[in-house]
This record gives sequence, C-alpha cells and structure tokens, in this order.
Amino acid sequence: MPRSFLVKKHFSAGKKPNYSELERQAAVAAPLLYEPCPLAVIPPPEVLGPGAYYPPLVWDAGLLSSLFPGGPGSEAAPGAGPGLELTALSSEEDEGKSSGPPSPASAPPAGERFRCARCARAFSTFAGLSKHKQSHCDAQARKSFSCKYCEKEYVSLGALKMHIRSHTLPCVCKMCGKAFSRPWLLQGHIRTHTGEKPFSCTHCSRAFADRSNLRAHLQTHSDVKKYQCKTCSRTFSRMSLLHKHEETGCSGSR
DNA sequence: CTGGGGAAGGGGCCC
DNA sequence: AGGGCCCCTTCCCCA
Repeated sequence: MPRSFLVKKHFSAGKKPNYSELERQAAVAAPLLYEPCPLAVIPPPEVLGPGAYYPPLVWDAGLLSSLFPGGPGSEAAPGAGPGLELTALSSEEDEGKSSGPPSPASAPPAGERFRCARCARAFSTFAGLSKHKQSHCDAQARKSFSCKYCEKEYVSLGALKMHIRSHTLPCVCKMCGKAFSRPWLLQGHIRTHTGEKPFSCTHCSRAFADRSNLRAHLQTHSDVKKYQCKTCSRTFSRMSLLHKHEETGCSGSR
C-alpha cells in the first residue's frame, strides 16, 4: 500500500502548507487542535483565517461514499455517530460484500476481478472467491479476518480493526483537515503545526518532532553507519540511502 | 548525486 | 479488546 494511501491531502504535491502561518493561527485555535476521533470538525474560515483554512474537504463517511460507491462509508447509517466506523467488521458483512474500492488504474480484467490473497487464484465473482477461500486448510483458515476494503487478511480481529482504520481515517486534524488512522499519528502531525520538538539530540543542539527522525539523525553522528552495501562495503545512515546507492548502480569500489 | 531532515504509514507489543 | 507506544520503513524535498 502506498504511503499516502487514502490520506487526504489539501495541498498540491510539491507544496507544503505555510507552517509559519499555521503556527500563528495555532495560538488562536489551540483548544481546537486535537480531537481524538470525531469527523467533520474543521473550524470555519473566520476561526482559522485564510492561512489555515482549507475548503470543507473533510474525510468523512459522506466523502468516502461519494468517492467509493459501495465502499467505505456507504453503509453507515445516516444518523450514525462520527468516528471509527467498524460496523463493517461484522462477520455478516464480511461474508457478503465485495472487497473495497478497486483502484481504477489497477483494475484487473473482468474475468478475474476477485483474487485470493493466499494463492493469487482469480475468480470472476466474489461468491466464487469466498467458496474458494473456505477450501484452504485449517491453518490458513485461522487467518480469517478479512478487510472488506482491500484483500488483506489478519489472524486477529484487533489487527484487522487496526488495519481498517487506515481506510476510515477517523482522526482528523482540526487545523488543516488532514485525516489519520491513529491518534498518535495525528499528534505527530499536530507538531508540524505547533513546532513542538520534544526529542533532542544529545550530541548536538538539534531537536526533532519525531523519535524515529532523531534516531536517523543520531546515525549521522556515528562513524560506522548502520546500513552497509554488500558490494562495496560502504555504509549509510539510512536504509533508503543504501537502497538509492544500490539502485543507482554500485560500482563495487568505494 | 549524496546526505540529511521532515512527515507519515503500518505492524507488533504492552498495559 | 482497545489504546498508546515503539520501531521500522518509505517518500519527498532541499542543501
């Protein structure tokens, strides 16, 4: 799944929000910053000001259903409360509904629209796929919690629920409307508005909003980097740098 | 081109 | 069972 899967972005690619502008607004909107889960809670322009306000593109059930007819949100009762919509988890629905919104770009041929995530065998109907899934051995059958929005399967309901949050994105930033799957992801995002950087480097004066980024930074202080090219023995502070090095063609010497 | 920072995603573990 | 947190990873952008 792409990193940005279903994450609502309100600024065009290549453009970052004006954080300094947002920071100024943060003082005004601070009490509105974090709302654990409810949806559709973007303050009006008069509250946030033009710098922080984005059009009402809240990633809620209504938008989901408009984008994915028959997909996320379309089955939620009109009066259903906001927040995490997990009604989709009932075994009843999991059995009878097709998996979620197929990507238009990756839509398979009509004859194999339903593919078994286990053995990749394709079926023209969901019923055929369901029947096929039951034919798998017991050990495989134990991994029986299937996502209705995609074809991922999990061994536990908890794991499935966690995964489904990545489809429903119940945590919405009140500053910019961006939606996240988990509250702590939203908290990390809010730091981009507030400028809070609670993770400090013990070797230099730099501070980071994210622990993982601090960890990556600490590698820059290390003489021996963590990731080594098997061909030329050159070391890198990040795996991504090593991958990039390998992709661009390691010459085999340093 | 390379290295580094920033932001974000997911799985797994613990309480 | 659910939430919080940790860790790892990826992607984008910039110097």
